[in-house]
Amino acid sequence: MAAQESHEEEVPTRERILREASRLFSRKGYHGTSTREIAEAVEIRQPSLFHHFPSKRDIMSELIDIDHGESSIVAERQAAGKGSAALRLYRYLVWDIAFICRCAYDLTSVELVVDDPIFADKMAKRDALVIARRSMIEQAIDSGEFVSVDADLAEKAIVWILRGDIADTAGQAVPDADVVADQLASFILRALLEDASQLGEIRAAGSITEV
Amino acid sequence: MAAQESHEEEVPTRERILREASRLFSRKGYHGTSTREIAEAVEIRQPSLFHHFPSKRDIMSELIDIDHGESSIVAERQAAGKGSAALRLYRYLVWDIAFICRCAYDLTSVELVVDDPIFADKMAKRDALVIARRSMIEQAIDSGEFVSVDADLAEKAIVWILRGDIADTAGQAVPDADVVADQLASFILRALLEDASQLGEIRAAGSITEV
DNA sequence: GTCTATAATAGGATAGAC
DNA sequence: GTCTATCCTATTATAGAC
Repeated sequence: MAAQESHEEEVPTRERILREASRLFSRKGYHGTSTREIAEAVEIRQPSLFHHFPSKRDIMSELIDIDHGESSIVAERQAAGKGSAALRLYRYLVWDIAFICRCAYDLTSVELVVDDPIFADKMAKRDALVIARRSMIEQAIDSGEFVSVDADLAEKAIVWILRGDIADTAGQAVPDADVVADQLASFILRALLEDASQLGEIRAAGSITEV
Repeated sequence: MAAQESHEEEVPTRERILREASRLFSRKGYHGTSTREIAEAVEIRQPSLFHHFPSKRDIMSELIDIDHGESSIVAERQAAGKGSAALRLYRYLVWDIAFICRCAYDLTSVELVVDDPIFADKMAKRDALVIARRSMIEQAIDSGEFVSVDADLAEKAIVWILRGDIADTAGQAVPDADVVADQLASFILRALLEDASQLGEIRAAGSITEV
């Protein structure tokens, strides 16, 4: 399909820093990872990092932006759409889970710092995502597609599943991203649908527009 | 030495350290929290901490033990039981979620360090929990109570929901712990049951406080 | 763009008075 | 059990050569 990188492909240093930093941040936390460890993983010396990023914080900051960027756009577009809210939620979920699975960075790291005050400036975009997801759930409850659960609690359960999926698969270039995305999205929909037999229809309709 | 605080219950310093440390570790991470910050929250000086705990690591270590202790016992007992596996899974879930909600400490902190190599010695008990949960799911799939999902993926989704619930409610002494426990356990069961109409029976048989 | 050398500071932990 | 004073190491970041 896509043109393969040559066998002696050179990943730019800046890119390698993001990859290795995301991996280390995920295991040991942002504060638990030193710039020396990142540099060692990238196979450069510690001060060389600062040629590519002005500070350690800016490395994490870029990873947060990558995580929040497209997800909130997709969620807001689906939340504002017409027709079955259950289908729109499914479409958003499949897109987001596949994105997480395919990402070259381990975005667990982002989830571990969401409450850290030093990244408080990044919370606005996250709030937008929460609102869009809850809106879709509320629409589906109002239309009778979903059982009348607590919309807040359901939204939280979804976030937690997405977050867990991030922790588990991100940065690994999962080969069957679409299969995992469908399985998890189906798990969530089955928990919410008033009539579980509608899941087949939704899955069929959701994959039609798939990339 | 110090004047007694009227009729208010006096919380021992050691206990206050665990509470404040768990709260700070959850927001800022284990490495992101300094012993000076913990001491400030407890309203003592930094070196006084070391009269109660030999090291900062030992504070976190105790929180991990509190989190893992009873959960694994309950899960293993239910996994080894007889009768409906769906009911046993529900009972374990309700117990664990209510425990998380009622705990005086913010056990999110524990979840944030599970992959940190410096707490690698704490992973054995965690593995026991994973095995017990997956066993219950497999039993329920084999008996036809659950749809034939990927048992690994389902176990992970459950962990993620529990973990999220920890992040969201722990350390807050949630008043309606049993209600939250039933709602979340029901969400999980509905996602897994072959026949969703069986949920009512399971809740009646397994829940302590009906909703 | 990467290196060596180093500045500047924050952090965990100890000693010993009271 | 808590305090003050302090040690020592690890850490982020800068300066300047090549």
